[in-house]
Amino acid sequence: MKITLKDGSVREYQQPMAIIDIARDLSEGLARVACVGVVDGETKDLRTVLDHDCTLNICTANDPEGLAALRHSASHVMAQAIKRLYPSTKLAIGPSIADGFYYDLDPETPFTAEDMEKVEAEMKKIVKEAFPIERFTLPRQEAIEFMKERQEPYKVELIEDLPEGEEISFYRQGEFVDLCAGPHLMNTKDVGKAYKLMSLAGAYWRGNEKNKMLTRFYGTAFGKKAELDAYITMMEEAKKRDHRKLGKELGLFMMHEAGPGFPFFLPKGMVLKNTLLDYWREIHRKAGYVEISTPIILNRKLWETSGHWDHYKNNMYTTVIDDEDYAIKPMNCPGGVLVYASEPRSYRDLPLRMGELGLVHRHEKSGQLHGLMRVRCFTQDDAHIFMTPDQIKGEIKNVANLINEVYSLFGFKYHVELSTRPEDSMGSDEDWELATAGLKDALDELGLPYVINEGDGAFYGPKIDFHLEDSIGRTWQCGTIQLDFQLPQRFELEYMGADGEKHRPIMIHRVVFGSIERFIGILIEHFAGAFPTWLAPVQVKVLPISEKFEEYARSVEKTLNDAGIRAETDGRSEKIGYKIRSAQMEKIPYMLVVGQKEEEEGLVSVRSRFAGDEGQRTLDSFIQMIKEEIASKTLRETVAKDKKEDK
RNA sequence: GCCGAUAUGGCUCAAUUGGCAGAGCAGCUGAUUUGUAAUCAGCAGGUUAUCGGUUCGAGUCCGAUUAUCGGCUCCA
Repeated sequence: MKITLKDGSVREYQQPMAIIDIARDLSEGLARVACVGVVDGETKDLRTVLDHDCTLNICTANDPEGLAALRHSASHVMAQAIKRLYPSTKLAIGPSIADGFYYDLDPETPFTAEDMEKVEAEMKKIVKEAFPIERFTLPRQEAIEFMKERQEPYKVELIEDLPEGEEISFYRQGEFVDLCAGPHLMNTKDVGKAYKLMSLAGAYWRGNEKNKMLTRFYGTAFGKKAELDAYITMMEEAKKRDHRKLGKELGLFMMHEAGPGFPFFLPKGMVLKNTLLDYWREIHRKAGYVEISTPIILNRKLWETSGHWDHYKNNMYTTVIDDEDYAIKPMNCPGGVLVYASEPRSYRDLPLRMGELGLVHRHEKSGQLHGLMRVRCFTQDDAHIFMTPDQIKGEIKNVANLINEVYSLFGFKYHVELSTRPEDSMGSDEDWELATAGLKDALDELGLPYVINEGDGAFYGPKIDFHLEDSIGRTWQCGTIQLDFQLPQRFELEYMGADGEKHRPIMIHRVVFGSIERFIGILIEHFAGAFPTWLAPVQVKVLPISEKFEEYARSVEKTLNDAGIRAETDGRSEKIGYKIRSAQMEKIPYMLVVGQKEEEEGLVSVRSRFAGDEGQRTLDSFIQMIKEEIASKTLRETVAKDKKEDK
């Protein structure tokens, strides 16, 4: 048997020869995860390819494929440990994931946190026992019987759903056997020591909330102990930038039991929010949008016309006014549509871009609230664009460019998803094809890479979603562009065409920030609370050396505020070091130290969060400098590290 | 909503087996008048989330409720 490696070298092996030995040889002794390879772009278990000639790229724990196999095997070792400790536990599924692995289990009695330690200890034994991990296959019916004998109902269900006629593969390590497609390591000892159980959680069988809730053990594993330690340290560091923690520390927003999911914005958070909204209005004005505002509460009839009363009622707050049903708006679109319909429209008015910073309320289930990221009332930076069919592509490109411009300004990386027609949808096939093609074409022409989410669109049209990451790598949908043929029909919208006939406009729903609240949450984590100067709630802190210079400090503060710069004075009877530390902890961009020298010569000593001491300047030249920085919305890199932040 | 966990001054956390609720920071007062990441002293701050139970006695044990945290599901 000949094996061609990626570098072109060819190895020849005499059969029969142990796969482990071949793997070891191929990888120069690194057999730990070398039993996984990429064959023709597909990750394969060497057990399945080492019986014929092939071209192979050997993977180690440094490769994503190898690491995935390591984690997958770790999940099997974990399941084996749990079966030893609690033999009646039923196995569901246990894959590797981005950060590690999990296994879903159905225990006879619920697991507790203490079980994690026991399981980890048992895993250690299994690794030490060094079981060879063997692959074997069975015909479908035998596989079902086999799992029935072992009393694994979930596995039986999984096999029954696999396509007919294929051999079902299993992996065995010692007394433990699992239905599994692989690939896996060659031996349980290769799992090594760099693994850790992270948490215990509930998860529905097959991800469906109508099914039974299983128990999910999360864990992670790496090739080296140092990598595991680095990962744990990284997660701890990331938690320090959690927007809920920083929001409290920096006095940006708060939550209260009086209104779960309804955020309160504090003075500093309000400055941040308003600054963002000012920026939003400026770019939308330039992009040809007009702004409207529509009521928070509208009557039932409107929501019936829009379809929300039928399709969205579970998430809507309703009320009764003068014996009539009303609902608090969960979306802004019906209001926007009423504005469109309020006067006759001509093709000359189109595209009509109507923006609305609309406060919407949605009843989200209690368990899914999450700081500012997932709330029950939020401001959408909404806009509805009414247009003719031939304007679709151009408008989508405009919006995508606008979103890119905004995200780039903050230095965000994002990914794009295109969601297509869901099963229960409205409208004709042609409409859907036209709309989906329009979105695709626009993305292709822009050269934006995207993944397709089959069947994940809104019931009225396909959509493009823009996703941003939080500090621990969870992604949140922010921007979205949705095409809608439905609302214009339901509200019988029209415009007078050049041909003198009435036509139906097409509508785009779009948001750039998504929700201001969520976007602020992402911003807090992205900047770890150290906002660029243009966004910082307090841009300058004036620090008098002693109380003798407080008067001068106050005059500096007033000059700054008169110049439109957000400044405060720290007049406490403390040493300068204390005031600097305090301003630094508040992550204020600039500190102006003023004492005798400065007062006599009319100067300020500039110290920045970014670079420490920046020397003396006249107040005028400082104002000019900071104003330029604010106007250009510069992202100044922090040079000096805040080493002493923790103590 | 579901599974699991958590809840002690404004914040971060202590409080042996059930036995007098404590510290640091922040705040206030006084002293100090300070030159680039924490000056010293004093004072005040609590129905231990809420409601109920067990007990001579509950922050601690039990039950319910609420909120929060980690997930699942859902979503901006």
